[in-house]
Amino acid sequence: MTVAEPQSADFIRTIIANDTKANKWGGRVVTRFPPEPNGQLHIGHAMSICLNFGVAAEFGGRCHLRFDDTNPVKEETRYVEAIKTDIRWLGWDWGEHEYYASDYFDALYQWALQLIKAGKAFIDDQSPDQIRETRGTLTSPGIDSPYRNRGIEENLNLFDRMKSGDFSEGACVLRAKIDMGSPNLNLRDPVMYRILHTPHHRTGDKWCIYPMYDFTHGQSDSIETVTHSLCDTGYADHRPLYDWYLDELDVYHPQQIEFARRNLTYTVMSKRKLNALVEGDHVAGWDDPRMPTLSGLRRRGYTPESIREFCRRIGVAKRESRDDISLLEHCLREDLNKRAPRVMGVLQPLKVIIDNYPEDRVESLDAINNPEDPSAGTRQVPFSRELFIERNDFREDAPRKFFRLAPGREVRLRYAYFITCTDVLKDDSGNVVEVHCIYDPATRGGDSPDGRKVKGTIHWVSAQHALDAQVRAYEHLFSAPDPENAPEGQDYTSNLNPESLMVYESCKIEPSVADSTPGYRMQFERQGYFCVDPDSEPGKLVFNRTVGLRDSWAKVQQKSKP
RNA sequence: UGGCCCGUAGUGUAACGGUAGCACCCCAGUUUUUGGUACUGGUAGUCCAGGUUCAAAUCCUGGCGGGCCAGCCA
Repeated sequence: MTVAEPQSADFIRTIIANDTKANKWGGRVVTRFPPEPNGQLHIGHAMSICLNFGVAAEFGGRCHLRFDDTNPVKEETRYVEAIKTDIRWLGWDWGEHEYYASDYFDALYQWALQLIKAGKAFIDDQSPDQIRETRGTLTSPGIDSPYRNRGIEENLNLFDRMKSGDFSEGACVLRAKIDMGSPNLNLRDPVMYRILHTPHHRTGDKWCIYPMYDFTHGQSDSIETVTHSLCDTGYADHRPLYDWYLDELDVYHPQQIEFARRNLTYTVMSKRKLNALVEGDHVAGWDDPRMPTLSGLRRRGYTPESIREFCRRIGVAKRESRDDISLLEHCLREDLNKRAPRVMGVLQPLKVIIDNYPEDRVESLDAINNPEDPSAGTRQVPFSRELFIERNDFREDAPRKFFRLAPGREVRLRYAYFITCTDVLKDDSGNVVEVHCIYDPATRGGDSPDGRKVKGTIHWVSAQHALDAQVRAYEHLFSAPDPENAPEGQDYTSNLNPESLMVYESCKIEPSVADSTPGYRMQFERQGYFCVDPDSEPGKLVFNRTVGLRDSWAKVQQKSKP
């Protein structure tokens, strides 16, 4: 366990604290995170990961990473690797405790035999359709299978032949003998084993029968002497079955506790829908920076610390909820504000010429790397006669509350000089293409000796020293807080935000970041936090906008519009 | 219509049966060489109806509302 941040007591931590105090498990706390390797982890999983690993760390216990790999037709090794990468990146360490449900196939098989011998399980020859039809409905009981009372020897023999590959898929299954009349569907003689002539990513072709989730999970917890088996509320109805298997088998019996799954505004979370976004080319892949996957968030520039803090703040509860993505973004900015070095970068360049500045002069100016962290030091930024500023930092028709550059207005160039706009050049269609200014040599560094104040400070980049770059700016993937809430007859894809990706070419960045490598995070002053994308190459920089700075000017403009 | 779980500001989350608090969002202001950060203040809440009690967000009953469950998926 590498990360143990303080956490207020939620209902699960309260239960564990009480158990520990009562010495219920001999003081032990063992949890587990049990992903199925059939897809990538997302922000919803992060909450479960932080809960399981966090609780273990706080109580001096341990958390196992266990792959729930009982369905070879859906699982792949590449997902095992991706999941391990994501959990490590988040900051958690399972040490030696990396397990696979498939490692327990032999034990599970023996347990199945035990239940058959006890007359608690039988081979059912009914077809999948027949089983479904005789299961009953939510309001009516099911009916017993005609094979329910087969003799133990016959069941043993049939199960052995299932294992030997004598039957085709779907020909028969092993079912637990519980109660077809139970109001809990999970107890209506649930399937324990099915035939699957598919090689498994770890056991190869050793098996052609595979245990179902319910017959696997509890026993796996038992083998690992898990104390608290935390899962989402979708499994609450399975708890009686979890308990039934463990009781009938008379083995070590962990406690299953359910917590509510979470949703996030402006995104979707299910593996199915995430996969559909990838397959439908709505995003570039599982790690598209707009995706809520951990790989997507990582590429976007999110820090693992911010995600952990987010999970800490949303807490744990039993009611399903939708967390505001603004809280996640807040946690991100809070973290990056303290750590990200500042740099000047212009997304939409507008040329500025300082007419009274010598043509061949270049100055090197001091710039603070991070005002929140003096130890980050300073750097030198080149200044010259021709600069680029942000296009929206200049307006010909500046309203009174506009503090930036405009004809006749004076502003401060960050860490450089006060400049005053004297002239504007336009193209044939009337677009401003060049702004002329004069500077005040006495304001070098950004302070005026006469105490004169300017309302605005803008960022800039020396034209001859600027690095060209591409910047990818992202907005929420969906334009509705709950994408599921779609117009009649349409689905969540109708809520996809057409402007979720905005690509800026020919951006101008100060030279200090020339050698930064993929993953490097920084703040472009006054704009937001950015990171170098893996697509970046020397001489052809590509940045992702991780998240913008809060922008109160945008709010002012927004209010004066409608 | 069966079973299980759950209802506290807009959102999320606290409160031995005893002053409904915190965070995000939003609004106003102070500071500021980032219209950032920081700081100050503000708006806003116990689903409804009964009952128990000196006292109910908390306990009981009944409504209402939401979620999950009818894979040989997990």
